[in-house]
Amino acid sequence: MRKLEAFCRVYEQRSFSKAAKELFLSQPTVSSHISSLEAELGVLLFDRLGRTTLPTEAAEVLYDSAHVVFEKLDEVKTKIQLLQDKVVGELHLGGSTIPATYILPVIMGAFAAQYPEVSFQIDVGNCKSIMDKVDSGDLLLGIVGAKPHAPGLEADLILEDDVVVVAHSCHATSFANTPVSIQDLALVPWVIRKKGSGTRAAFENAVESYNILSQLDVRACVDNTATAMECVLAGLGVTVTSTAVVERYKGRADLCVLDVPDLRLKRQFYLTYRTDRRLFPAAEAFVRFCRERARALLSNGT
Amino acid sequence: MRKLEAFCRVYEQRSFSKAAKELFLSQPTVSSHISSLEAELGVLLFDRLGRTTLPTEAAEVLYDSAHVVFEKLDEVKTKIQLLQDKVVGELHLGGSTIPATYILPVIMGAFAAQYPEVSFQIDVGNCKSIMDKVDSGDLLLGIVGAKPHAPGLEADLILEDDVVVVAHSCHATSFANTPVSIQDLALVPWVIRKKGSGTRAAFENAVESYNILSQLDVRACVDNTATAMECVLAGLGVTVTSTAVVERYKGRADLCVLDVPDLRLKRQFYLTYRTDRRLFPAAEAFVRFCRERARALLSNGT
DNA sequence: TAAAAATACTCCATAGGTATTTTAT
DNA sequence: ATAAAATACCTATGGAGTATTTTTA
Repeated sequence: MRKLEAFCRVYEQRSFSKAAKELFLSQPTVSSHISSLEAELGVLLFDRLGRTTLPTEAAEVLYDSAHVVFEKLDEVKTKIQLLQDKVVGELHLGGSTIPATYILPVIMGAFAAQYPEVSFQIDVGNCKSIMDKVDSGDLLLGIVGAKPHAPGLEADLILEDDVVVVAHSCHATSFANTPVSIQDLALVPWVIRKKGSGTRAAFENAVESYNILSQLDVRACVDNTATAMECVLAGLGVTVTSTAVVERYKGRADLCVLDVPDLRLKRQFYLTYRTDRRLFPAAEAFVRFCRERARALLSNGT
Repeated sequence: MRKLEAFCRVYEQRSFSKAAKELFLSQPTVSSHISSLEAELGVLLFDRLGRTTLPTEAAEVLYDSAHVVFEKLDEVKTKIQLLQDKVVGELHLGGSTIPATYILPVIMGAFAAQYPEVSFQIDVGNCKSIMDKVDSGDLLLGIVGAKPHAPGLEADLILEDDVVVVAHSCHATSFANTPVSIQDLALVPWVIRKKGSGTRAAFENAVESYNILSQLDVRACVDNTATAMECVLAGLGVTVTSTAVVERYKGRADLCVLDVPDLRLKRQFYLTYRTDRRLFPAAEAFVRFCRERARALLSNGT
């Protein structure tokens, strides 16, 4: 590295001794650096012509690259310095299906408006995979639809939402707009989420005592909320999901929410992170932002 | 540098000891490298959480740049190796006005067809400035219209050409297509090249004994051949130049070459370079190519 | 208790120096 | 005669090691 530095100075100065002066080194030291480089590359870098020193073509090529290397190197130093001092950098966030699709974008939009120098990278997965990634350290922050149980994971409640049963009009009519009992839910075909989904876990937990899970007529088992909703719209069956999601489909007359008085299911969304990891300013700011503003930002939907 | 290498391995392995194994170093050595880097950057690069090691955001940023640095570094090694072994790389050539405009392109075209991995960078200047740059080492190779006198400069004759007087028809008619004496040249207005031009030097040298230089009616003193020719076409005056140039204007009926029997001026073009500099394969090949093929490539014009 | 990193030390290779010689202007 | 680089040789910092302790899963 110091050798490369010396090389650059010799290239610019076309002189070993002038380069030495610039670097506050002795001429022999610079000489040895250059010959060491030449030995390593197996090529002459300078034509030593008596009093004049001229770079060879190999030196030309090396200088171009060395320049880029040094630029990169002090660019990264200032970048890292900035990262410590200001709310800048890239936030690598994980979101389970509903948060990533319907919650995170809203928060990110508002956050970006306040901190324009922060960029995002979002990982989407089911609830479990996101919590695992936060736990293993692949992700610094995650927003999930279930409370993480792993020790060492902080879980800030940032949002509450109702879970409701949504149906296409063709299925809703069988209940004629009257309240629906839990048992009646076995009368319609279902679209459910795959294992690992927080939504599914919440629903299964809520209806566990009614013992209807095994009786459900499951027509489709899908990977994410959007797919489930599209299946419902296509008349495949009914599903459960957060009202935050249903909000997005408000315009659709063929979609309706069933009134199931016994299913008073509130759903919690958590911001989660390892308590033992140091958060850099941007991550710190994002956590604070979520705690302070998420509820207000998303309140219209609940 | 070794520290950065160690950092990259720790980042990838998420473990100091695994990184140490990969690098055939001891774990304490890797530890000390990382802490040395952390001290230099003033930032924690890894969260040491008991048995698990996780990169901080600063590490993320550093890793991205380190990658680029290492890539550049071994890219340059292979590039330089190639430069020694094959006819590849960039040839930085200098050409005085006529060579750069009318000779070099032809040679470069034929050379590039044979050696497609060679690229060119061309410096244009007057004869003297190009010779100076070759002499000072700014340029490895130059093609000039006069024989360089500096000691240590090789000058390979690669082409000979006739220098002729070109005139617009309006000036030619005053001689009624008859042979023109040197003295008669003082009867028409002139466009001449600036000092430093090889063409100008050759002409001045040829007519020196006739003592007409001071009598010439100079209407314009221009920087390059193309400008001179356009001036002639515009009826500003006559000029002298190589037949290689006149060839390019063959289609113009309003342009003609005066028959000056006493001016039997041959012009030489030389490829010049310092004898004491090592030429890399591509430069070597170019020199050989010029010596062997330039005359044939450009013979149609003489 | 075992695995991982830190600490404490020892060692030597190499980046650095000075003095001098060689070379070409 | 002199300026520039090479050579010879010396020194000391820091990269590398081993042995051991600390920490936490």
